[in-house]
Parts: sequence; structure tokens; C-alpha cells
Amino acid sequence: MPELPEVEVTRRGFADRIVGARIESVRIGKPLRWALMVLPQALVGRRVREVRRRGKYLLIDLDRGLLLLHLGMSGSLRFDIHLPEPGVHDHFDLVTELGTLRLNDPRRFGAVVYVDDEEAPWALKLLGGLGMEPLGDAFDLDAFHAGLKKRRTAIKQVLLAGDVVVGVGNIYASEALFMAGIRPTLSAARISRPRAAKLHAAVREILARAVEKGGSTLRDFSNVDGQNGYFQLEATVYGRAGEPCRVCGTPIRQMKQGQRSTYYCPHCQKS
DNA sequence: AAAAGCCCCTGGATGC
DNA sequence: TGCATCCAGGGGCTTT
Repeated sequence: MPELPEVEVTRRGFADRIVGARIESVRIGKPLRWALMVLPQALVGRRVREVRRRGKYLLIDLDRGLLLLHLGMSGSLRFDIHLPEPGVHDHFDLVTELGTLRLNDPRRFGAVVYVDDEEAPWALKLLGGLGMEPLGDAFDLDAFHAGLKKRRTAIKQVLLAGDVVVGVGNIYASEALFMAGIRPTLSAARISRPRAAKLHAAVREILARAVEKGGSTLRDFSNVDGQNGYFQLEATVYGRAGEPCRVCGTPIRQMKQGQRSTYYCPHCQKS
């Protein structure tokens, strides 16, 4: 589920509501991808300072230390003053005086990790290799093009890898490549400067638009208030195999790249 | 060093 | 209705 837009929509949904709150208790359900790395009891009494996002990670800064949250493939967060009894897929509750933040994740590919600071080994391991943030000023076109030139793999794979630019997952990679008119299998290193510029702009536009629409809800995703996103309704290629291209009418094709589905228009994305 | 596969896990859709 | 198979928004780890 959650690519950058969904994580950002999630962040915006509870950041202002939880900042300043004192942690009253922590409840752990089934194990997630990694152990919490700190005794939940040790978090009690700390206060939430800020909620940030880096790529697809949420960073919850406390007055001492921070929590790194990842939603994996099927995770979503809820936040409310009062939440019902936890269900089988509710694996983490951060109970604060201003409300409870709850992670629901059926497939349990998500993660909650505590670190003392961003230089801690686990923080470096998870965040250290991440590429540029696509929204905001740090997404530099020169650096983007330079990053592509180093990679001979298919451009779709490079977008997904997250070491050049972060946050672009399987839906938005296909969407951005369609917007830029680039064939997903094209070697990243072979992308010309003008086309890199188009892709750079497309990534920004697609992600920003998706944030505006509340993200994409295919199955599990909803925001912290349980509301769905609507970007999936304006997908141009993702999930539309066999349906006519919205621009030229040619049937959209589906293929596999690295065990993941890629969608593209063979006419609009000739190379 | 880069690239390609494998795997973690659960549930929904589809097919026989 | 029951059971098997395939597929799904991610990404770390191991192997080439």
C-alpha cells in the first residue's frame, strides 16, 4: 500500500494532534518486521516533539529518542482520543494523553523501531541509503540525472529502489513513467537530459497530486481517521491492463519487472 | 559494486 | 461449498 503520498497523508493526519502529548502506555501485538529495540515501559512519560517523514518512513521524535515507523505493504495508522479494543491485526498502540496512535498491518511487513538518535546503527541502516526527497527543494534535477546515469537497470527498477529518489512505489512509478512518456524497461543510464527533466517533473507532479487526493486506496489503506484516498480513480495506467489508454486508446499492457507488475502504454511510451 | 532473486505474511479474487 | 493457486502498495538479505 503505502508509498510516499499515503505516508504523508498519514503524517498530516495526526502530527499536529499528537505533538506535545505524554506517552502513557505502549501495547504490543504480534511481532512486526523487527523488534522494538527498547522496552515499551521505557517510553512511558516521554513526550512527542514532532512527526516527520523520510521516504516511506515516519519519524516520531520524542523528548529523548525517536520511533521509526514503516507501514510495509498493508499497514495503516489510526489516531483517536478513544479507539475500540484492538483487533488481531492491531500490532502497536502508542497511548498518549491526547489520543492513541494505532498501527494495523495484516501482512506484518511494517516496522516499529526505537533509536536514541538518527546516528544510531539501526537508523543508519534503515535511513542511511535513502535518496532525495521528491517534494520540496532538495530534489535537484542535476543530481537526479546523475543518479540515473550510474544505473544500467530498467528505469522502473531504479525509481523503486529508492536510492536516487525516495517514496516512489509500484503505483506511482508506472504513473510517472507514463506521464513522462518513458518505457519502463529503458535503461536508466540511457535517459537523455530532456527526458530526465520530464521524469523529474512527472515524479513531483504525480506524488503531489496523490497527496492532494488523500493517497490511493486499493485494499488496506486509509488515513488516520479511517477515510479512503481517491487517487486510484485517476490512475492512467496502474491496474488498467487491457483497458484503453486515456490519451491514445491503445490497450494498456502489463508486464513483470523484478516480480512486480508494471503497466504502460505501448504507444505513448515507445521508448 | 551492481543487479537479480528470494523471502517475510495474510487475505481476497479466481478457477476447478 | 471446498480447496488450490495467484496476486497484492515494500524492502532487506543473499546470491550471482
